[in-house]
Amino acid sequence: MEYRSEEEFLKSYNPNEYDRLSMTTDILLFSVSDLLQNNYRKTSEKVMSILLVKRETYPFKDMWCVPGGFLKLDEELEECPKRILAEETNLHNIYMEQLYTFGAVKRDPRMRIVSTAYMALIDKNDLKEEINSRAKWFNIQYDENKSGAQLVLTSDDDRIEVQVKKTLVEKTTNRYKYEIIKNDSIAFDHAEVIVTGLERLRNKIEYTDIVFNMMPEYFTLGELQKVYEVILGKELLMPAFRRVIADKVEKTDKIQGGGGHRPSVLFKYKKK
Amino acid sequence: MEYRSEEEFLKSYNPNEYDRLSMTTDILLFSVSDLLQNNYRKTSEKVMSILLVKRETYPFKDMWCVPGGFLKLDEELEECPKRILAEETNLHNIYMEQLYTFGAVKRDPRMRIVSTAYMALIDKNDLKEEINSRAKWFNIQYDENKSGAQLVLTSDDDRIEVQVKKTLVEKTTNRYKYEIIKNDSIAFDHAEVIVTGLERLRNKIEYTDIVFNMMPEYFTLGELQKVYEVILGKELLMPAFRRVIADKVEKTDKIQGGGGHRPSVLFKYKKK
DNA sequence: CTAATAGTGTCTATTAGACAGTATGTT
DNA sequence: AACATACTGTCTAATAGACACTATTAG
Repeated sequence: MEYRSEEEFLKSYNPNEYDRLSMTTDILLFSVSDLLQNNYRKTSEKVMSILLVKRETYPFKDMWCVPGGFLKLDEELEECPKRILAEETNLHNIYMEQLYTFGAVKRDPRMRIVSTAYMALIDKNDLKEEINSRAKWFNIQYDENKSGAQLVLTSDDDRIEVQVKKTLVEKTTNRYKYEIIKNDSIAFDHAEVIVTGLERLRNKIEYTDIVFNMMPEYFTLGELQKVYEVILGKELLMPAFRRVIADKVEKTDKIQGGGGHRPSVLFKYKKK
Repeated sequence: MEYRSEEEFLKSYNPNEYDRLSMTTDILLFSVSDLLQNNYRKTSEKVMSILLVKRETYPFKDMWCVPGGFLKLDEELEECPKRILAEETNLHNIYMEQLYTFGAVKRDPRMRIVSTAYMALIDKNDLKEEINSRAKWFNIQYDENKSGAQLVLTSDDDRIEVQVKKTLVEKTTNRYKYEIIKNDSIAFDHAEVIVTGLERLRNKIEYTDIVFNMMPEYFTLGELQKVYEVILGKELLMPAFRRVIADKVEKTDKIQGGGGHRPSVLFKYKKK
């Protein structure tokens, strides 16, 4: 059939001409929180944490997953994760970036659903926002080993353990395939999504200022270093660390005392 | 309604419960090709090039776009760009990575279509593969300036010029919004997709070995440097360049002569 | 010989790693 | 006083930038 103009074509267009499917967006909400400490003098250790939601309905009933939901036809793609996160946590205007689009045919047992995952970051003050009763914060422990990695998520009374096998699939850019070889409690492909997010964050902290989205307005350099360390999974040397971040932060006239030791100057993120 | 098991739930599941839309994948196929030179002694200059396809039907009839097509319900997401590229170019087993998912509500005038863009790279030998008659290689000239960037795509008898306004939308990770302020010949949001791909490639060449996907098996270090230069849009110093790539390449016993000057040793990519 | 690129040597400047040393709060 | 962290100084090692120099071919 021939059309004389785009308008004419669009008027007679049949939207069922091509396969149709549903899309969702899933949100990895990461933060770094303080572990309780028994020694009043020691500064509290830090852990990464992630918000998970317990599924109330099939499929994967009673398992844990990352917050997510269906994209509406009249909703901009990036608005979808924002809306869902606001529904679950009451958080607005927080850092968010598109992570990856997962589209395996069998990733959802109901039907074909492609999902675009987003990564969101908040600082530990935002952590106190009221969250949906089905949602819970889990501490993350992510250790890489020779054959893959182990992901352990813990909450007060829940412990989720996932074994991941990493296979190098592309040598020039070091791209890995993650196969989940043990997982009883995480729904869909969300274990893979979480691992993808953790690795992205670990990479990006090295060459961007992304970490400041996980920091409160005022922070000490000691805290900042601890956040780097917990995300990178390794310890850093203080003088080298301070040299590198020196031009990203700005000294303030505020001071944080109270620990049984020399008080620390509070810094701010410098936007230059 | 209550279900006793996941099977029972799935049996009565109605796939129309949520909004349904179509998905496409678009492929940025980049390469670096030689410009013709009149001086027999000078080595040929290089340019980046991209494969575009002329649209034969509405919408955007007669405009140029990146190769793409609809995702089938039973097709893995990454298989879709591979299939489409094979249809258009007869290329198989080439480097491809997921770039970004574009999902603006109005990006396609027909209906809601979300598209996942992939970036593919080939070396200049693959460039000679037979391509679909609607497809054509365009040379890329991409210059950034204070307020944005200019993208000029040229082929034998076609010249496409796009003005892009870049606005910093996120300071910690230097994320920009690209607004196309002048474009008469590129369909859909593909100008934005191309710019996103160019910037991704420019970033990734710095911290990965991605460039070797654009090189033939044997190459001289001079050629390799020229490819870096054309992608980065700046000149590099030879000794520094050679130091940096020294442990990524492997000397062979082959030699390339024929230019009116000292012949050059051919190298291979070293996978370590 | 000449134009043009190939390839090396080296000096300097900058950045990163390591560790020692000093400073100062709370209990 | 002592613990624990805050913060600085400095020596060394590694990496990056700049430029000068030598080598080698086709015509």
